[in-house]
This record gives sequence, structure tokens and C-alpha cells, in this order.
Amino acid sequence: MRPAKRTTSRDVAKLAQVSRTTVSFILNNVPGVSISAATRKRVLNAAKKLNYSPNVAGRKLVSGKSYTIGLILCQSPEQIFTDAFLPQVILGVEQAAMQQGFHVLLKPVDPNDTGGYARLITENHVDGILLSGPRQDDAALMQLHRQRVPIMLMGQLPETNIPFVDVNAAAGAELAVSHLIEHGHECIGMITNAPLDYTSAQQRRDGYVKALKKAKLPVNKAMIKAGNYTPASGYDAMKALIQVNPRLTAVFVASDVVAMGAILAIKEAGLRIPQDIAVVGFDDIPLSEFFDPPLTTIRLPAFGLGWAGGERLIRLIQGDALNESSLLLESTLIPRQSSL
Amino acid sequence: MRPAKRTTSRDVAKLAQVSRTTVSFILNNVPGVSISAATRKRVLNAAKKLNYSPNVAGRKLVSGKSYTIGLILCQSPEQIFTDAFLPQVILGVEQAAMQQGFHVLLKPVDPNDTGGYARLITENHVDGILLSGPRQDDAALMQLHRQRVPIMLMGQLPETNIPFVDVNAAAGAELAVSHLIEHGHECIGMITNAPLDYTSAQQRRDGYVKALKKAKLPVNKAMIKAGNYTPASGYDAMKALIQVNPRLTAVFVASDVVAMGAILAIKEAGLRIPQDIAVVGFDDIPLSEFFDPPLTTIRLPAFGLGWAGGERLIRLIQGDALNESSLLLESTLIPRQSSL
DNA sequence: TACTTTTAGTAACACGTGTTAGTAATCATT
DNA sequence: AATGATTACTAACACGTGTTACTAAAAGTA
Repeated sequence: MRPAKRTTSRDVAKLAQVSRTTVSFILNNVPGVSISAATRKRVLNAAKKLNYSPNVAGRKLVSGKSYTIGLILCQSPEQIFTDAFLPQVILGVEQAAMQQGFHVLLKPVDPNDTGGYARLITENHVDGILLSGPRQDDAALMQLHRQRVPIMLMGQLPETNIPFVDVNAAAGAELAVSHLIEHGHECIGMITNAPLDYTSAQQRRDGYVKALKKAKLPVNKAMIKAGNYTPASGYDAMKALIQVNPRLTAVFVASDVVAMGAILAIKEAGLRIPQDIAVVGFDDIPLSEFFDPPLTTIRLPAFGLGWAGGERLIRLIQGDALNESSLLLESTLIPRQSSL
Repeated sequence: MRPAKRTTSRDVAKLAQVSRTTVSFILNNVPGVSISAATRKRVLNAAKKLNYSPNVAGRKLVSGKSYTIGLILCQSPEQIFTDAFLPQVILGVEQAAMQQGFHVLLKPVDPNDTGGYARLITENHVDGILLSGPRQDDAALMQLHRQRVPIMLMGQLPETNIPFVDVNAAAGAELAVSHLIEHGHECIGMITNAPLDYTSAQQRRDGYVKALKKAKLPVNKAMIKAGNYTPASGYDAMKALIQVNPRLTAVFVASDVVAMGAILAIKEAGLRIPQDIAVVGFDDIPLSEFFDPPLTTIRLPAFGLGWAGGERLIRLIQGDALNESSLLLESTLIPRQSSL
């Protein structure tokens, strides 16, 4: 009925005929203490024989460390549902954590009731927090930061000095739009990946604007429509864009998923891609190579982002100083037929 | 420098002028002990004032419970990268866990070195395990099961009596193929979602076979090609299928993502969908509505699967008897233009 | 009043670990 | 041979909590 009794370090000590302290010294390879080769071997054998592994609860209690990081996802459910980008990021985080012997606690939080995750820290469940999709209005976040809780953001929060890792989305967007300009387009629309109160949407819009300005092309607010992560939002936005501006010859859609909807709208309008309207996406999801036509897009280092975030958070937890507190990862243009 | 000292139940006790025991009784609402209304109020106020929350490490140590479940993902990295189904499942798990006050520890494991997750249990990190994508050859899993560790599978392992939740993939596949048969197709190929040593691939194949037999159509092994989660594998499989069998008028692809590649192959062969070859997918990922043409597919209750898995695992952990140990969720046909 | 029951609370232990301070035995040095 | 240093270990404490066994006072009962 009841789960088989756990084997403790005391059991190992008894079997190896030494004190519990010695067991701890040996298994943790504590530097500066001397243990004879014979007893070391005896203890290791005993540990293996009993299949001993230390109880994290006890260890956590005395050390104050939980060797767990909290991965907080502030994205809306729609984004989590549709975002093909996220799994790669998560995988990267997990990989980095595992390399350092850390675990990952996953916590999606409703963007509206942000801050419910603070309990993870106060209850000592996790040693630090990796926050994906931070929001400006997150009061709990600032509170934790003041309490010197190790925090690493994935995404930026301009007004703060909380360290972050992020993809250089603005540069990526500029890359995308410059690519269109180089191919002779002068009337280029944009559909954002998300509503504009998300910083990730702002950055991409800024890159779009910067590329236009650099080429001395006019920036027209009516040419920018907002998506909300879903293909359906891309479909609606594209329809509106075509209707408002018949001179349109190209569109930058700041999310491949949203672009999928936009492409459908273009086809339904009887226009050809890329001959009538060229399309460039953003994210390089695994499917975009198989779009019809294959989608030119910006490849983001998703796995690398997660990895860097996890690795740097753990360094922070362990008290190592980061030589530069934040990190911007660069992206690459993947040219395919939708813009050529 | 050092993180502000934690407030413990001792601090609360001191402020409220009572013993630590009393604090514990009140905050945990222990039944059967009598506490005057006055002191109860005093303690609650003190706790609130000090912003006290109990340290899980201490609690875990004495109770043996961690109020955490381990979500083990045995999928290969390719699948995790491309599987749009997974985020919804994870969200469901988290939701169910949260409702019961549990946390979710995420652990992707390499399918080759399965069993690395056993440490989560022996180290007492988690109270139970929710295993997505179980493999037949997973010795560590059986070992844990014998030790009476609470385990819930997402997906089935035919030879065992470990409780599971799963989607009735066989029935879903049958639905898909029957739909094609009803529309007059007699020469129907199949591309699996994964190599055939995955049970999820077997189940879908079995549904395909069953539908053919029911309609007294011949089953031809050469008409079944294996995919491996990626669109590229669908592309290759479809090319092979067309080459081998020119009479083909329909194909059932047991994954929307893989279907995306198959669709490209069909178009490149100069064939039209659905006039020359009808296509039915599986999963109903958010994008499939926006495929060209929109993809007929089987919708799975992804969120519900995760939710049920989490909820039932927690019931298991808490010692509740499940009235039926396992659960099969049904799926729905979503007819769209790719088969009409 | 004398006895029992209920109320309101506490002291002390257990959980399993890491770590500091200390102790005997052995070895090296003068 | 006497002293000091090193080796090889151990006893005891601390971490923060839940819980059992107990007590002293108050209330109820005969």
C-alpha cells in the first residue's frame, strides 16, 4: 500500500560502517577533507547497492537552494496555442538547466492576473525566475526584483535594469523590410504579430519603420495593421490592408503563423504571390518552408534564446557576475519564393 | 547582497504571542483542534503583516509530499520542435495541477536514454509522473510502477496495466478514412505521423486498416509510408506514394504537420487537391484551417487530454480510487475543402 | 463540593540533509 | 623522545515544517 520506504544517507552509513557525515562528504566530494581510498570505495559501493539518491527536500532545507528555476510564460493562451516558437525555447531552457543540474518548473500565467507566480519564490520552490513575455504593468515583478530575487527576462522591459536575453527583433524586422526594398518594393504594408502594447510587437514595428526611413520611403500608419498571434487575425488584417491600399506590392508579417492567414487573404483577392504581392514572415517556424509558396522569413535562434536565458539565470543564481548583464541574439534572413 | 532573510512560522508565532504549533494549526486549518476566535485573528493578521508563506522544503520534508508532478516528454526533439499539439496539452496539465494546488515540473527526455527521469522520484522532487509518449522498451518505467510510484500515461502501453489517458486515435483514423471512402475513394494511401514503433503511429495505422476492411477494400502494405513528425518526411513519403501507385485518389496523413509536406509534393507532381488526390490530416493544428486548400482533419481534445491526465494523476497521488483506471477521449472529423 | 469533560494551547519529536567544530590516531620534524 | 602537523573520521547543530502527546485552566455534571 504505502510507497516503499526511502533509503536515506543513514542507511548508507550503516551499511558502510561509517558516520552519516562521512557519507555526505564522500558523495558530495567536499574539498579539503581527507578520506581513505578504502572507505571511499566502501561508501560508494554501499550507496550504489542501496540505490541511494539524496532527498532534495532535506538538501533544500539546509542549503536554501532548490536547484530549480521557474519558467514563467506570460503569453496569452492564444499565443501559447499557436506559437510554434515556444517549444524550441522551452527545450533550450531545459537543456541549459540540465547541464547545470537544475530542473525547470513551468508556470503559464494569465497575463491579466500577472504576479501569481511570486509565491514560487516566497515558498522557496525555485531559486530564480525566467520570465517569458514580461509586461510593463507587472507590479509583482518589480517587487521581486527589489528583493534581489534572481530574475532573467526573455524579452525586454525598457524602463528597468532587470537583465534580459532577447532576439534582436528590431534588427530582424529591418532585415526583412530592407530585403523587400532591395527587390524594388516601395509600398510595403505591415501586419504585427501581436497588439502593440506588447514590446515584441513594438520592436518589430520599429524595425519596419527604420528600414523605410533609411530608404527615404514614407511611413504611413494606415499601412500597419495589428495581428494577435492567430492566422485568423492575419487574414482579417490583410483583407483590410488590400482594401485600404490597392497600390500595395509587398507586406511584412511579423509572425509566420499570422502570415499564413494573410496569404490566404491575398489568394482570395485573386492576387499572386510574389508577383502581385510579396510576403516576408518572421519566426521561421518548421512549416514555413512548406507554405505555398515557401515563405521568406526571419529565422530566430529560438533554442539558443532559451539556452542563453537558462544558462545566464543559473549563473545569476550562483552569484557569478555576468560580464554583460544582457544579451541580444541576432537573426537571419531566409529567402524563399514568397518574395523572389 | 544576500537575499533578504525569509520569514518563518516562528516569526509569526513571536509577533502573535503564541507558539509555533498554534500558528501551524491555524494556517493549515487542522480539524479537531480548538482555537479561540481572538487568537486565530491575531495569528492571521501577523501572518499577513509579515507576508508569510510556508517554506515548501520544510513542509515537503515532514510530509513527504512535494505537491509537484513531473511532466515527462519522451518525444524526440524533432517532434517537440514541430508538434503544435503539445503546447495545448501542457496548458491543460498545468491548469488541472493548479486547480489542485500542484506545480508542474517539465522534463523532456531523450527517447534513447529513457529513464533518466527516475531520479525525479527517488530524489523526491515530484509526487508522481505524467508520461507523454511512453515507449515499450522503457525499463525504468516498469521499475517505478513496481515501486508503486503514481504514474499516469498520456498514450498507451498495451502490455501493462499502468493507467493511462489517451485520445482514441484508432477511432479518429477510422473516421478519417471512412470519410474518404464515403466520398467514393477506393485507392487510399496513408502516411503515418511517426515511425511504426511508436504506439501512436500504430494506432492510427490500425484505424486506417479497420476502415478499409469494414468497406471490404484491399489493404496494401505498399500504400503505407512512415513519416517522422516533420513536413519534410511527409514530402518524401508522398512522392514515393505517388510514384509507386499512380491510381491513388486519396491519402490519409496522420499528422497535419506531415500533411503540409505531402500537400507540397502533390502540387509539385502537378496534381490538384482534392480533384486528383483528396487529403485528410490529423490533429487539427491551428494552421490547418489556413492550408491551401483548407485541410480536412481530425480534431483531438488536446487541452482536455492534458487536463484529464493531470487531474487523474493527482487523484492517484492523493490515494483516491479512480472508478475506471483509464480514459479514452474521442475525436471529431472537421471536413474542409481538401477532401470535398 | 468533587469529579469529569471540554477548551485552548504548548513542548518536543521527526523528516533528511549539509556543515562546523572537534578528536583520536598516525606521521613528520627537530 | 618530544613536539607539531596531517590524516581520517565523528558528534552535534541547523534548516522550517507538521504532528503527537501532553497540560493547565475553564466549564459542565452529579
